[in-house]
Amino acid sequence: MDYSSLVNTSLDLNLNPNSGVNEEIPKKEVESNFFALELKSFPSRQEANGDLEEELKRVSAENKKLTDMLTEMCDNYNTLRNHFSEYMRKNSNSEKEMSPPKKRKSESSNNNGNPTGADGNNNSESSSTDEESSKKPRQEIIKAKISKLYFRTPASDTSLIVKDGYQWRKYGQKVTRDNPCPRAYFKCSFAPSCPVKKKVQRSVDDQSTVVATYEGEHNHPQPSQMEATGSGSSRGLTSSSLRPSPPKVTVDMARSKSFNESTHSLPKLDSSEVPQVLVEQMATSLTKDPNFRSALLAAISGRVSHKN
DNA sequence: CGCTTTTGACCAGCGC
DNA sequence: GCGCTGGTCAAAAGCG
Repeated sequence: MDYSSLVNTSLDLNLNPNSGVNEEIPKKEVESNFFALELKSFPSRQEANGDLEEELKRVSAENKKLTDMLTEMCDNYNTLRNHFSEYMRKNSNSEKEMSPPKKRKSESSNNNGNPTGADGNNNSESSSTDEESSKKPRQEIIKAKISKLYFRTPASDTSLIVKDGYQWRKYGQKVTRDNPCPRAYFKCSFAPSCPVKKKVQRSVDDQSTVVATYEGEHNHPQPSQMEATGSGSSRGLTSSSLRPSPPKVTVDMARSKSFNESTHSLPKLDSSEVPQVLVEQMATSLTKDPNFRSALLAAISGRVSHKN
C-alpha cells in the first residue's frame, strides 16, 4: 500500500546533524494550519470560539507530545551516531594494527605521498611507517585513506557502477583470485587534481551487494553540487556526463555483512564522511521503512480523525 | 572529435 | 630466481 498517494509522506528531515532540532517552526505551522482550517469549518465565530480553543489546546498538547517524541528520537539518533563514530574509530585503529597477512606493501604501509598535495588531508594514520614508500618509482602514491561502502544493486546488474555522486573514470578491470566477479578500478574524473580512487567488486557471497573501496579523499564538492552552484566547469564534466538528479546513494550499511559478521573487514568510513553518508542513509531508511511510514500515517490520521 | 571504456600487457610486491 | 597476484598503463574501440 502506497501511503504517499494518500498523504504526502515526504519527510523534511533535518539532514544536518549539527543544527539540532527546530521545535518552534513545526509547532507554529501546525497551529496556524489548524486555526485556518477551523475558521472555515465554523460559520459562526462565537459558536466556533469554544470549540476552537478546545481544539487548539488539544492540538497544542498533541503537538507538544510529538515534539517530545521527535526530540527523543533525535537524541537517540545522536547517541547512535556517536556510538557509530566511536565504533568506526576503534575499528580503524584495530585494523591498522593487524593488517591482513597477504596485503601488498604499498597498500599496507599506508603511504603518504599525495601526488598533488591539493588534498591536504593530513591524517595521523599515514605518518607511521612509510619509509619504504619512497622506493616506489613508478606510480604516484595515493594517500590511502580507505573507506569501504556496501551498495545494493540487482544481481543482474553487471556494470559495477555505483552512484555515489562523483564522476569516475574506469581505468582497469581485473578478476581476482578470491572472487570470480571482476574488480573494476576507477579514478575520480577530477584526477590528477583529485587523487581519489575506488575499487568496485561484487561481494563473493552476496551477488546483490557491491563493495566499493575508496582510497583517499575528494578535494572538491560533488559534481551535482557544483552544478547546482554553477561552478562545474572542469574537464570531463560536460552536461551530458553529469547525473541529472542528485545522487541516490543506496548504501545499506545495516544490511552489510560487516555489521553482522566479524570475519569480514568492517566498513571503515572516513570520519569526515560518516555524518553525511550516515545521515543520508538513515533518512533514506526511515522514509523507505513501511513501519515508520505507517506509524507516521497512523499518527497523522489519528489526529485528523479526532476532529471528525 | 573528444572523452570514456575495454582489455591485454606490463610492473612490482610477496612467498616459496 | 621464479611464479603468482594485484594494480596500473595505454592503445584500440566505442560512443555521443
